[in-house]
Amino acid sequence: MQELIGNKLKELYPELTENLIQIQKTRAEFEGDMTLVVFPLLRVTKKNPVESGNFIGEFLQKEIPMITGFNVVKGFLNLEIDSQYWLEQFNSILETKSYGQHTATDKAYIVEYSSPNTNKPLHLGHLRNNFLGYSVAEILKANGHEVVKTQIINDRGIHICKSMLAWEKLGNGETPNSSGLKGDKLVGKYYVAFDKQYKEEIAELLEAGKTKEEAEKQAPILIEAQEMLMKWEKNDPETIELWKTMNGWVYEGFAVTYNTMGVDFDKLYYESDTYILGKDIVEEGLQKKVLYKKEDGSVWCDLSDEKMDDKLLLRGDGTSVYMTQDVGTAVERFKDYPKTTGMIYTVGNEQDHHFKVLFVILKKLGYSFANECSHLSYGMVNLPTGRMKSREGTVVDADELMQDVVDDAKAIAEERGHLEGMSEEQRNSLYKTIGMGGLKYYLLKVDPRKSMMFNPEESIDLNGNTGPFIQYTYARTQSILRKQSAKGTIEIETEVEKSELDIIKHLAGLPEMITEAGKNQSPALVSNYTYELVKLYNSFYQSVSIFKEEDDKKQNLRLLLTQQVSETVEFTMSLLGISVPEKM
RNA sequence: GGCCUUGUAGCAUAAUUGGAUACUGCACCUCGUUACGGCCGAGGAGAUUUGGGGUUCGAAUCCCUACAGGGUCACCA
Repeated sequence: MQELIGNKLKELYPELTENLIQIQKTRAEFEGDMTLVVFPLLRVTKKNPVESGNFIGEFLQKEIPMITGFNVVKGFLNLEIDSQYWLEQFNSILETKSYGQHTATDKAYIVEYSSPNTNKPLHLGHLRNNFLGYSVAEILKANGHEVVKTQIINDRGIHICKSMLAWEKLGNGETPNSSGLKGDKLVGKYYVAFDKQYKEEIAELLEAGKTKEEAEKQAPILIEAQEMLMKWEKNDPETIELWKTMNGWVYEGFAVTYNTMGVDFDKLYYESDTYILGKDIVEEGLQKKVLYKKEDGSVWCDLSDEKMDDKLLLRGDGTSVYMTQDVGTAVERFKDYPKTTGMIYTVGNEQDHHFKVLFVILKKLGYSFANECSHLSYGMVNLPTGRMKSREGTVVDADELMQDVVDDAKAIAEERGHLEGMSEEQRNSLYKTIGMGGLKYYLLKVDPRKSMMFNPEESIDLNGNTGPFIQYTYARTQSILRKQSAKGTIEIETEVEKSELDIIKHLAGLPEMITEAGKNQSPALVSNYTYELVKLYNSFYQSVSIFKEEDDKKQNLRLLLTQQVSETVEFTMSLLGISVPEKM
């Protein structure tokens, strides 16, 4: 339709360019379906806005039979489109298999998310990260792109050595089995224990007259941890053994958490494998004179053209830094997946600078894929008490939070749910569906780029713009369809109510929404769309009766609408990683 | 301090990327009152979009400035 209008306009004004033709959905408070913004056209119409609008409106109404009327408000031409057109649209939607799913493209993306350190359990921030990354991957798939979900596990370095050392000193051989503690929690416990002793030692040194800086560097336990890292790098068998054991515990714990979260990965990269990567590339960069070496032997990238400070890529002693690995890993990934056209890093906005630099360096080194790499930079999750800080114990643990929302869902479902005839197992799975649905929706409905507020006291709302509200509407559509299923398509002559047309119009916008969500990498667009759809459906549900309707055609239209809404909700919610229940 | 970023009713948020009278939810007020599954629907009130200036036919959106948050400025990861 938009295209048709555009083409007709070009017939009328051959000198028009595409970007001057702005067509959008008419706002609810005005009459009409589509709106042409006439301001940009004034140069070619040579009339004032209202005259132009009327002139073009008359022209379009004459040329396009589906346009039944128009009105002009200021510089906006609102076109009214025949309900028959919408019914035809609806029929073609009904006939489209997996409506909303775009046809395959030749693009392939690597989406990285999660990428935790292995020295402590996952927390609320990881939840936003994982839900976001998973959802963006699903949205890209819906756009017809191939996607590889990946993460890099930060399994080596001083942080894990701290946990290892504390466990050696204080652990008395404690294991997940002996203590009943989840593996990642156990390792996290010793990370905290390390920090506690470290602080005590600093305090002692301060008392002994050292400066703060000296104390922080000279604390014996820290020096021991650094020695342990050296041993690790030299492949000391005992250290490696302990490292493998403790990381193993963590992975067992993470597996449980990821399972509850409902996220997965196609390929894992471990920092212990990749931290050496990149050195060769740096060598090449030196030869190509993209990088330079200082007198002390350290290697740098000159970023003065980009107005940034130069970036270190190799230390004077030849060891690598974080950036070196990231360059190496990026190149490695494109080798592992040659079809890849782009890579998306789901990482918090505290690393904005890092990724800006990474992409520039990749480009300077001559990797053209750098242009297709992007940082999906999401805002921090704040608590009413402020920022989460592990040292202050204000971190919201992922497992605990998820358990809490599932418990809440249980309490509410037991009170008001339709649980008759469900087995214990089905009930538990339902509580999980509702609780996790609420949590995911809560974290995904906000624009990823913005930092957000999370109030654990309130936990998850059930009314308004929430996951359970949408799930409830889905369950209701299923209940209706169980009673009577819809048949075939509709006859174009069927009389339609406004509330029915509103749903059809919104359904017609699904493919465009999918495109936008893909371009913007924004699950928030998907959740807003779904919420809007569900609201329209509830309003329709309230204003007309389905089973009391005597006219078969009308009844079938309502059943078909119910069916299509049901399918669409299931589809868009799946893009958010949220499942929907048959009953609740 | 330099650079980056954010600021929208009491709270939480949206705005088709420069378009109309700034969307929506929670909380608050009024109406419908157990139905096709009420975790519902209809309506009301609440905003100088942080303040000030500018560009534009048109600004929450772009520019300048002030104020207030956040992030980042390691041969750490």
